[in-house]
Amino acid sequence: MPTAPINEDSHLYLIDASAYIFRAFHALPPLSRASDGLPVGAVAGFCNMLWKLLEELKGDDRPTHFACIFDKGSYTFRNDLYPDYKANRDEPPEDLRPQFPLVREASIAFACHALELEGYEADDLIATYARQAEAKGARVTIVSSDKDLMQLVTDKITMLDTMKNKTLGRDEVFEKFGVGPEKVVDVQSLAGDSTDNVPGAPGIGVKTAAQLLDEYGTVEELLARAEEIKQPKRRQTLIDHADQVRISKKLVQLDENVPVEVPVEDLAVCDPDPKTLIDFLEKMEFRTITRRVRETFEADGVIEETTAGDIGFDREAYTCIRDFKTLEDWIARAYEAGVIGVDCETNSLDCQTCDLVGVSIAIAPNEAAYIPLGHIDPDHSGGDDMFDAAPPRQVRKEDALAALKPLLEDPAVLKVGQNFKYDLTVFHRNGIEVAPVDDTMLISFALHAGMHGHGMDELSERYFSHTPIPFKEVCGSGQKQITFDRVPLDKATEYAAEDADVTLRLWTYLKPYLHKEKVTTVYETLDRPLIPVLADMERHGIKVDRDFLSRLSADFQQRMAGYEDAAYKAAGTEFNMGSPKQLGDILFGEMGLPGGKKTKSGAWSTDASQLETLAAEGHELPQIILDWRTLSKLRSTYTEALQDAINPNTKRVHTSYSMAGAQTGRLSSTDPNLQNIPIRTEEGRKIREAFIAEDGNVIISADYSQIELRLLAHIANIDALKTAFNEGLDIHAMTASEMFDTPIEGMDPMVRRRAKAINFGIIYGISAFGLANQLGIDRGEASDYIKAYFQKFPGIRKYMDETKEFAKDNLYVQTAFGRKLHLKDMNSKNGAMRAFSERQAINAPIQGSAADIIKRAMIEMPGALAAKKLDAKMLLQVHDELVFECPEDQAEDTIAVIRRVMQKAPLPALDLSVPLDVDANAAKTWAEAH
DNA sequence: GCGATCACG
DNA sequence: GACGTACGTGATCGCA
Repeated sequence: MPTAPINEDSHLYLIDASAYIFRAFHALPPLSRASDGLPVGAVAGFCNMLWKLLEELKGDDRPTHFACIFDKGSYTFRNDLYPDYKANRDEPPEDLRPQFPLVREASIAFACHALELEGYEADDLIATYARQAEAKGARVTIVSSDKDLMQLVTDKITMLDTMKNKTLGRDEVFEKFGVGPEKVVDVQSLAGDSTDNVPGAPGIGVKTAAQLLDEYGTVEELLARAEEIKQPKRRQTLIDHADQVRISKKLVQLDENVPVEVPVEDLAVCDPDPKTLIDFLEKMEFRTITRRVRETFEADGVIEETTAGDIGFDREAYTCIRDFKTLEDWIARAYEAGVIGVDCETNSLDCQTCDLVGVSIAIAPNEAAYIPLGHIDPDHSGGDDMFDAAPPRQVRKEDALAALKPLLEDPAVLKVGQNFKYDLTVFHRNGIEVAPVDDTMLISFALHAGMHGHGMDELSERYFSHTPIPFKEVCGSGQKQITFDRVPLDKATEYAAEDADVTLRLWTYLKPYLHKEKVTTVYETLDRPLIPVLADMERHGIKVDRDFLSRLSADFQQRMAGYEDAAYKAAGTEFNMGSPKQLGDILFGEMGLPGGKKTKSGAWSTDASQLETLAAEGHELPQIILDWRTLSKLRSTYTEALQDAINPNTKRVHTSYSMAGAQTGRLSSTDPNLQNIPIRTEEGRKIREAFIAEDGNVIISADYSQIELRLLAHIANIDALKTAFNEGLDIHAMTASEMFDTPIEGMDPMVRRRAKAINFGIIYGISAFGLANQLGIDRGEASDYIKAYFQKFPGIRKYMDETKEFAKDNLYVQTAFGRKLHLKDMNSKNGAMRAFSERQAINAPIQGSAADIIKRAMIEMPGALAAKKLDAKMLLQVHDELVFECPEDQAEDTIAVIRRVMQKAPLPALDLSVPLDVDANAAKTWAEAH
C-alpha cells in the first residue's frame, strides 16, 4: 500500500463503515444474491458508495487519503466506565450478520484500508485520524451522519451523508444541537442518548441543554453552579445527577489519541486492482456496478474490453430482411428454434387503427432480424427528396405475412412477446392469429408485482445491465417526432431486432423463476389465457351515441357559463375557475375565508370536501364552484373526450386494458378509461345512456354483489359474516345490528350507513382517521366504532394481525389463488410508509382475490357462451362488473350463462364458503342495464 | 412533467 | 409526542 505525506493539499476521507452498514441495511431495498439467496443489500450499497467516492468525485474534493473504519467487538473502554453503555442494542438482524465480513472484503477489493482496533469504537479511530490530519493542515471528510461524530467538525473537518448527499459543517451542527461543534459533547452529556444508552440528566433534552450551556458555558461550570438555576425541578435534577452527567461526558467524548497501528500517511489512495475488484463484484453478482466499474476500467485502458459472463449485445449482428429468400431462411431457423421472440413496429400507439410497419423475430441471443414491410422513406442509399423518392426495397407485405402466418400460428412454435396483447391485435388485423404465446411483461408481473416496473427497458437494465436503444433516439420526441415508417432501415433494424432479442432473452431468464417462486399457476391460469380474451374485448369495442354526447356536452357548457357569471359576480372579479391556485387566492386571500387543510405543496386545498365545508357555512362562491366543477369534469373528461375516442371505422369506442398496471392484479383501462364512467350522481349517470347496443341487440350488465366483503368473510373465516351471506341478509344492516345492539327491523338509516363505512374501511385496512373523514365524525368516535367492531368480530382483527405478520416476515402477501404482491416497505423505519404497507397488506389479498375471480370468469366466458350457441360478446370489465352485447332474443339465455359462469368462477381451484351473488340485467343502454 | 382534482370499483 | 393515513386506478387541467 502506498504512502504519501499529509499537508495542506491533502484530503482525507474516513468512512464510518460500521454505521454505514446498518444504515444501508435499513434504508436500501433488501437484495439477495440470485444464485443462493445470500443477503447482500448492505454490501451493494457500500460498494456503490465507495465507487462513487473514489471515481466520481472530481476536482478539489478528490481524496488523497482514504480509509474505511470499523467497530471491533462490542466491548470498549466505555463499558469499564459504564457497564450499560450500548447495552440496549439488539443483536444485528439475521440478514445483516453475514454481510459484515463481506463489507470488509469489499473495502480490500477496492484497495482501501479496513481499519479497526480492539477496545475502541470506529468513532475513536476516526477522531484520532481526523485530528492528526487536521494538525498538518489537511482537509478531512468524515463519511457518516452519526451525531456522535459531530463534535469533530471544524473548518477543516466536515461530514458527508452520502445517502442524502448532504454535507454537514458548523452550521448544520449548530442547527441540530443549538451549539457549535466544540460544545456538542456538553450537550450530549446533559441530554443523554437513548440509542447508545447514555444516561445524561433525566428530563433534559437537546434544547434545554443548549440553553443551559449558553448561560453557563460548560458542563463543569454548570454543575458547579447548579444551585443558581432558577427552575426548581431542573436545579434538583442536575444536583442529583451530577455524577451521571460527568460519566455521560466521558462516554460521548471521543478518544482522539488512539494508538493506531497504521500511520495516517499510509492511508494514501491506491488504484484498485481491476481483476480483484471485478472478481469480487462478480462473485457478489452486482450486475450494474460491475458493468460500471468494468466500463471505467475499459475507458481508462486498464483492462481489455471483454464480454465475459453473459453474451453481450451486438447490434451489428442483427439482420435486415429485404428479400424473400432470406425471409424463408429465417423462418426455417425459427421453426428449428421452437421458441422465438416477436415484436411488431407500427406507425402509432393505437393498435386498433395503426398500420403494420415491420416485424422482428429473434431466435437466439444476437440472432435477430427485422423485416421492414411498410417503410415509406428511403434509407441512406435512396434519394434525398422525400416527395419523389422511391420507398426502400422491402419484401412485399402480403408475401411476407403469408410466409410468416404458418410460423406464427404453428402450435409447436412458442411466440414470446413483451406486452404481447398489442402485437396480437395488430397481427389479427392483418389476418394472423398468433398462438401459442408467452408474455415477458406478464411473467415479470406474476413474479415481482410491487417490486419494480415491468417495461422492457427496465427489465433489460435490471437483468442484463443493457440499455436498449430508446424509442426517442430513433423517432425523436415532441414536435419533431417521426413515425416508425420514416426511420431509415439500418436504424430501424437495430431498434426493432433488439426488442425481439431482449424479449427472448428475458423469457429465457425469467420463465424458470415462475416455478421457483410458485406462481406458475397464477401466470398460466389467470394472466396468460386472459390475453386473447382481452384482445377480443378491446377489438369489439362498445357503441357510443355521438349525437347524444354532443347534446349533453352543449347542455353542460351552457350551464357552466351560467355558473361562471355567478362566480365572477360573487368574487367581484373574473378569474379562471379551473385554476385551484387562482381560486385559492380569491377564497382565502381576497375574500378572507378560513382555510382548512393544505395541500402537499403548501397551498390551501380547494378540493370538494373543503368547498363543501365552506358552502355549509353559508358562503355562496364555494357552492357555485362545486356545481361548475361537476359539469366541467363531466364535459371535458366524458362528453367531449368520448366523442373523440370513437373509432371512425367501427363507430365504436375501443379501450385498452392494462394487465400489469395495478399491483393487486386488477386490470386498468386507458385510452379511454371506461372503468370510471360516472354513475354515482344523477348528472353523471346520463353519460352511461350514451353507451348503447346495436339495433336488435341489448346491453347486459352483470356484477358481483359485495364480492370483497364475501371474500373477507371467507378468507378471515368469520362465522357471523358467512352465515349472513348464506342467508342472504343485508350485510351492512347485520353489521350495524351486531355492533350497536339494535334490531335490523326499523333501523335508523344513519346507523346502517356507519356500519357500511366500517365494512369498507375494514377492507381498506381501517384507521380511525380515515373512518372519521369518511363519516364526518371526530376521530375519537371513529375509534370507538372500530373497537366495537373488533369486539364483535374478533376474527377480523386476528386475520389482520396474521396478515401483517406474514407480510413482515415474507415481504409479500397472496391472494386466494396464489398471486403475490410484494410489499417492500413492511419493515420501513418510516412509520407512515410502514403503516401504508400494512394497509396494503390487508387490502391486497381481498381486492386481488376478487380480481382473480373475475379474470377466471372472463377466461371461461367465451367458451361457455359458444357452447350454448349464443352470440353474446363480452365488451367491458369494471372490476366487479362485466358488460356484454347480445341479440335481443338471446338475452334471457345469455344472462343465465353469464350468471352461472360468474358464480362458479372460483371452482374448482377454490371452493368458497360463501355464495357469490350476481345481478344481471339487459337493456338498450348501459345506464338502464346496470 | 407534476400536482391538484375528481371520475370509478 | 408528532407524524400522516383509509385500498386500487386514469384523465384533465393549470402551471412551472
